[in-house]
Amino acid sequence: MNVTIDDVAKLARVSTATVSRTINGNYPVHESTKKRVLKAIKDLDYHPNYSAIALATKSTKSIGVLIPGIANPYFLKVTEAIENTIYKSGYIMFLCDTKNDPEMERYYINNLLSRNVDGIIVVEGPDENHLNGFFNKAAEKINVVIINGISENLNCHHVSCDQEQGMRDALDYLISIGHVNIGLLIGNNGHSFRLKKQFFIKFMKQKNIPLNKENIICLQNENELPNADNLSHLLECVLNSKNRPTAFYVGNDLMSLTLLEASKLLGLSVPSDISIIGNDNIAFTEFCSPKLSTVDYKTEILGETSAKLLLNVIENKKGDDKLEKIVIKTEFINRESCASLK
Amino acid sequence: MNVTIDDVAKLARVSTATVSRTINGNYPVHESTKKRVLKAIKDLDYHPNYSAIALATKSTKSIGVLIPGIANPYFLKVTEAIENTIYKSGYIMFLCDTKNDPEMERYYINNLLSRNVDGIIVVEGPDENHLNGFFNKAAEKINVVIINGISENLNCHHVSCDQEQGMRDALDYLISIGHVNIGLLIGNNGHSFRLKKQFFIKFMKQKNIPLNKENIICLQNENELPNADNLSHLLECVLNSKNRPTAFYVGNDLMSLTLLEASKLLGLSVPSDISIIGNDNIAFTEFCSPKLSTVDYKTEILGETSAKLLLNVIENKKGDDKLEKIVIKTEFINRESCASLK
DNA sequence: TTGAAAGCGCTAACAT
DNA sequence: ATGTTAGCGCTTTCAA
Repeated sequence: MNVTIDDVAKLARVSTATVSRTINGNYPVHESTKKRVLKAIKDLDYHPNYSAIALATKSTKSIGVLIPGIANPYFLKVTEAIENTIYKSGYIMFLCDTKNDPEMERYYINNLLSRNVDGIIVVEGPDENHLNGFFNKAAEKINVVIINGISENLNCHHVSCDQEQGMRDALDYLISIGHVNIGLLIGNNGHSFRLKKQFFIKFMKQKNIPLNKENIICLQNENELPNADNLSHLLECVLNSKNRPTAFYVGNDLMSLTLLEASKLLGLSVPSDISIIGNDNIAFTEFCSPKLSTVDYKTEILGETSAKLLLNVIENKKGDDKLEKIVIKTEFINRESCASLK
Repeated sequence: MNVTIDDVAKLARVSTATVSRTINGNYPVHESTKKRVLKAIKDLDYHPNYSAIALATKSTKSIGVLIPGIANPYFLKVTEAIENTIYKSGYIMFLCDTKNDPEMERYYINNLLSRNVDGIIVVEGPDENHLNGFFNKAAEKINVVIINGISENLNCHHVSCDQEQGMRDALDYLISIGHVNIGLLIGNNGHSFRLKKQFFIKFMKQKNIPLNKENIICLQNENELPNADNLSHLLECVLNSKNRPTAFYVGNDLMSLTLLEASKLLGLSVPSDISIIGNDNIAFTEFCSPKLSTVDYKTEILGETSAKLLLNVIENKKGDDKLEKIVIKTEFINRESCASLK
């Protein structure tokens, strides 16, 4: 069997309580006995059993992170930032891939609840569990931080990117270099895309540019690399059309990449035939050709902020129940995928 | 407080044992009482406490996955495949980023041990803990599967790619199209790179090609995207040299990318000035320009095989202690980054 | 400053 | 088929 706190206590000739106290440093222990205990711990190579601690204290020093897909580098940059900040505090992370499926999301949250994680971070994801109150119910039992989800009527802490700001800069830029016939390419799932669509419509109205509904296209699987389905969908419903947009704003960089590939397939050149501005600033955008202009979502700050917020909430749950809503600035990064029409 | 098995038992007018039995289905329970229990569970929205189960059974339905860096898509493709296979069996995964640091590796393994995970998968990583016996010691306490690590004197289960095969095909191809002055670009950490170096030397000897030691270059941070440090190191020690190789075999695709960028910086064109064959077949290689030739490491099969192996071992630990060593085939994929010298 | 002991929520051996 | 109960390994209150 494994070595337990009893073994340590026996070897050090103290009670288990004293061992616990010297480990946790939460009650006074005499220097000399502390030394004996520490030596026993070392001699026996004792490692405390987290399951027992969890049972006794309700704390597991672990959190759950839900992402819609491992294939999208954007989610993983956020995850990386989260990992980098929590491990310093001794926390460890369950990574859960929900595949953008609301039911999987519920499954994992219930699972994590059963596992007594100290908190949960939900990175984007589908709307359903926002709207049906599931997240709010979960938040009654556990600390949850939502990244870029619906924040209205939400009882969870919330960190989001300023979606309008970067997008406005990007669209302003497109217009400033002469584009009028602008398309919007978004995904089917999630709050972010809905926000972008709303803003796009609002923006075009503000600029008095008549909106061509056909210029707004939805891809089914927004978190996938370019593939036959997405490409053919794009080819059919947009790039072949007579009134093809001269520029596209694209809701995430994986889809920018798909659009880039689709253009190549059609023999269209980016940016001279078609300009592209993406979203997220995943690493790839800097190394493809042309380098993609994009809106940087500050993934590192996003992940770090969320993790710090969660840790704060966990360690200070003295019943001060104020909800945090943090907004991160975004930044339009202009690289090589936009050409002037003038 | 949370609802416990006692609450369920009380409501269903049975003992906790009966509740436990109907949940786990490991002992007979009468249909009618089973129904009562199930109803009580539903009515109370009862979720069993994993910490308590873990304490009582030593099983947590969780595994730990160690990777050297979240930034390398190759590791995440493996991770994704692992997740996809374990979640179907009700398992969940701690993701641990060791940053290629042996001490972090030990920290996480000890941590996971304390948490009573049912098994651990180590994806690549540094050599130190192979050589100093740390992994072997860990394997006495828990099931561990190593991916692409040192397999000599190893008491852990082991899944690896056939490193020589794909590389031989690649090098054969380079020679077949006229290259003789071939360089090798590898990373500093890990068994895979050492294997590649050994094989490279052996191969050149077989082909009677004199080996220029300067053609073997090591990058410090092999799991990073192209950055100033790596680029300048490359520029200095290779591409500027008079006797610059006409082709490179590169130990991973992140470094292929770095090499590609470095070439661009020097105004060299790939493949006409310099041919590149990478390793791993990360998604990027298919969408950059030129599309990179590479050796496919079958990440999906690799991850899935490892996960299935681990689950098997976990669920059948009837003391049959035979160590599994599985080798996965690799495949040279020729795309656009090699040019003939003839 | 230290020890004794109850309790965290579950499982499984034993008894019926 | 079901109930009783002794743990699993730790924390923490109460007493000393």
